[in-house]
Amino acid sequence: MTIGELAKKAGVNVQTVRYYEREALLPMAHRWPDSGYRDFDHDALLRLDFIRSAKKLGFTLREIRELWDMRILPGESCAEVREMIASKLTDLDRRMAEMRRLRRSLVKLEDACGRRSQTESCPALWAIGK
Amino acid sequence: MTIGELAKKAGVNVQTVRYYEREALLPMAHRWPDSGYRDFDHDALLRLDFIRSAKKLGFTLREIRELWDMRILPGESCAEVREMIASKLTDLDRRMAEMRRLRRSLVKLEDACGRRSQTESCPALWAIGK
DNA sequence: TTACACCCTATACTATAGTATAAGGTCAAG
DNA sequence: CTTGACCTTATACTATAGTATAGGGTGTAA
Repeated sequence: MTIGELAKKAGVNVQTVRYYEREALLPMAHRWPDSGYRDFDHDALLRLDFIRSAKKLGFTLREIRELWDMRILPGESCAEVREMIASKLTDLDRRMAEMRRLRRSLVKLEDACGRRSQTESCPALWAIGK
Repeated sequence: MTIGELAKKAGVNVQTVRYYEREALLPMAHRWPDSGYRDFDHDALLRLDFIRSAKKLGFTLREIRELWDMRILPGESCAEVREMIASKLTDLDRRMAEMRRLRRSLVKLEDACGRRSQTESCPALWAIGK
């Protein structure tokens, strides 16, 4: 498979494939001896799918690389993986709590706007600077 | 007030103050004629507080600049401000829903790890690549 | 007077996740 | 044999929100 075919199948940009290879998210691709063109097999596609799935799960590229490195180690990698998942969960809960707080503040601001008098300028803006 | 004094009071870096001025989040500061040193008044501190508050509310620097520009316009800016708040709220709700989905997936992964047999390698990792 | 803390500008660098471009080589169809 | 689509590398650029550094000037205290 050429890089263009792979990229099309995986739904990413060719530059992105090269970028992933540079960043060690994909192994160095085999090359055709004459042209120097990269040659990919089905595994590369699976790996790109893995990357996409993990990205959807909120992992950064660095974390995805680490996850994969664990994956290719034998059995007891599970503990580390669970640790990473747990830390992602903690992180997520923190961010969600922050967002709920933020949401309440924004609703309050919106509300302040609704109750403003004709003469005063936007109360939300003044409320922000508190 | 020198830039260092202002930065200290506002709890930011001096470079950050210069950066904000460059990015028009702060007005161009007055200068001492001889030294060329910036000279800030209390308003600058209020403005930095405004920036910090708005940042906490999830606004980007660009949005904060826009909010401020609305603020210095007369009365009817309220509609635009409310629009910005509403769009932030929509955005927030979308992100929160996404996070809840993500959370469910992560818990499922964690769970898969808990139920693995001694012989197989980490099931969470294989589950990611689906 | 000299030391030191502070100020100035301009430029480069950080992280993240790519995208775009220049300059050149390859391959297949017509 | 030429055209066009594709490939190669290296480098630069995008956005966001700053931080760091080089090279120089200023202000104050002992």
